[in-house]
Amino acid sequence: MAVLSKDNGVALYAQVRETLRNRIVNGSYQPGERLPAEEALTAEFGVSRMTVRQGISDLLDEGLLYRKRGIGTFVAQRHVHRDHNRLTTFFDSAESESFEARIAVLKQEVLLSRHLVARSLNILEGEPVFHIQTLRFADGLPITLHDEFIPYKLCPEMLDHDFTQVLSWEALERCGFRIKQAVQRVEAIAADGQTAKLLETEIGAPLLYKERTVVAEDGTPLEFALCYNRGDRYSLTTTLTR
Amino acid sequence: MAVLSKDNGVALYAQVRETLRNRIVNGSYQPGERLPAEEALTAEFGVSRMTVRQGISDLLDEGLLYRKRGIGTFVAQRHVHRDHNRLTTFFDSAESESFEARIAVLKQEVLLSRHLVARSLNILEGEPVFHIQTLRFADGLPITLHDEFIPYKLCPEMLDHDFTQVLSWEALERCGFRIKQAVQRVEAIAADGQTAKLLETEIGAPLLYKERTVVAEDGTPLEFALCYNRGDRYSLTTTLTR
DNA sequence: CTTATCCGGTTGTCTATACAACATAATTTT
DNA sequence: AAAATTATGTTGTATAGACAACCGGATAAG
Repeated sequence: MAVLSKDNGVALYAQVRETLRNRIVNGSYQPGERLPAEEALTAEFGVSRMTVRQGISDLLDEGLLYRKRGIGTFVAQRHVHRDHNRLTTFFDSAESESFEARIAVLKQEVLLSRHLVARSLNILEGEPVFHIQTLRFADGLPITLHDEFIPYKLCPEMLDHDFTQVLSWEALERCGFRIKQAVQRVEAIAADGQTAKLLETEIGAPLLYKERTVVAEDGTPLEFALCYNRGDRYSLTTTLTR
Repeated sequence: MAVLSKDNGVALYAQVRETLRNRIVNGSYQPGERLPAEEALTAEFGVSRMTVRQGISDLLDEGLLYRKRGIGTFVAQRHVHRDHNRLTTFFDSAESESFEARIAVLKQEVLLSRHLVARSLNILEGEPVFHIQTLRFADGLPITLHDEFIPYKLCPEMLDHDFTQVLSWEALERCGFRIKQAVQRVEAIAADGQTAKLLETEIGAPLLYKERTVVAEDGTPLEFALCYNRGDRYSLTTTLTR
């Protein structure tokens, strides 16, 4: 029997969601098993059916549950249900994949945008942008050369930041922007001389090249980045849905 | 003034959603503009507030709209709002990116699974699997070498398929499986002799290597695939969310 | 003038209820 | 025995209303 707290500031549907999530991850509800019907959950939690549905809805999106109309709600098999399409920082991944992260700042400057950068940031050619070039190390080995562009007008105080510790995103959030999503395109390219040297690899070595545009809640482009990742040390996982 | 049809089989909230979507794409609602409040939409469409909310909710997920509590619902800037995390077939992408698609079947056999394949499909080592190896051409040029593995027991009638025309997914759906999502991991590797020859490129050329596991609604792995994509002719776009 | 309070508008959460659509199993009819 | 019908349980859609939380601006108090 579950007890929900009425006044701890957490919405009831969120409490329902987390209670169900716990039961799934700790095995009270086994993969493939049918959950109690909405009516039963309604009775158990002492909330209305719509509230139960709202809680379940989130778990459906996560792929932890699936439903069959007229049949029931079921726990999905363990195999996948991970959402790999979350926007994370280099330090975040370092923590979840447990490697030691270090960032070296190679360049930190203001320059005038052109072609690709201007177009991606949806600004006029010639508008000033920050350019931050960093080299990123995992467990002491270089894995990514990172070129990042941010419109100057968005966040002028960006200049006095130590980008070895504070990421540009935090700076952007301090300027009042809420980062919402990013679109990135990856392809495989061969390392040129300059890049190979920085990444301590051979000319022609395969690199995972990534272009990423980060946008705010309202769709304004906040950042455009080019990443050259060492192919032998970097992989990218995504989840696709039908 | 919008008129919703009560009995055309389309849910009211879906009609609300599509009506709003149209107004956004055709510019009746401009980027950045505030939508009429839920109350107003309720009145206009002649449906209840929860129905309006359900319709809006989908557009929020798509990033077409965003909300600020206490303020309103707004149209996002045009820039991004495309969901690139949809599971599509080779022929689907051919249509949307308008290139001519052709598939050559190199191998079509049943073999015994081991290591990576067995683990990815969540079956025992030694269980039989279909192996379908294809070479895929865009506008006549080879771009992808595709190795695909499907547990034999899922769909024995898979043997008599012409995989130049019918994709394995259609076969799986005919066997009653509903493909739900896929997890894929990409990295950049160098082409070996065999692969280089098939893809008509040089040994050592950068390839975008992709491992993909496709799972059904209930989380059962249906297919595991290895794709070797020519780096200079293939790129992959994904959308990440905070 | 500045600060504090109030007010109206908006989205967020929640309730209680009703009927539709669908799937399975049991029952009845043929 | 087979087919059609009915019954029952489940999720899907929709309603009408209520109050909470939040924001911004207007108003009042200092």
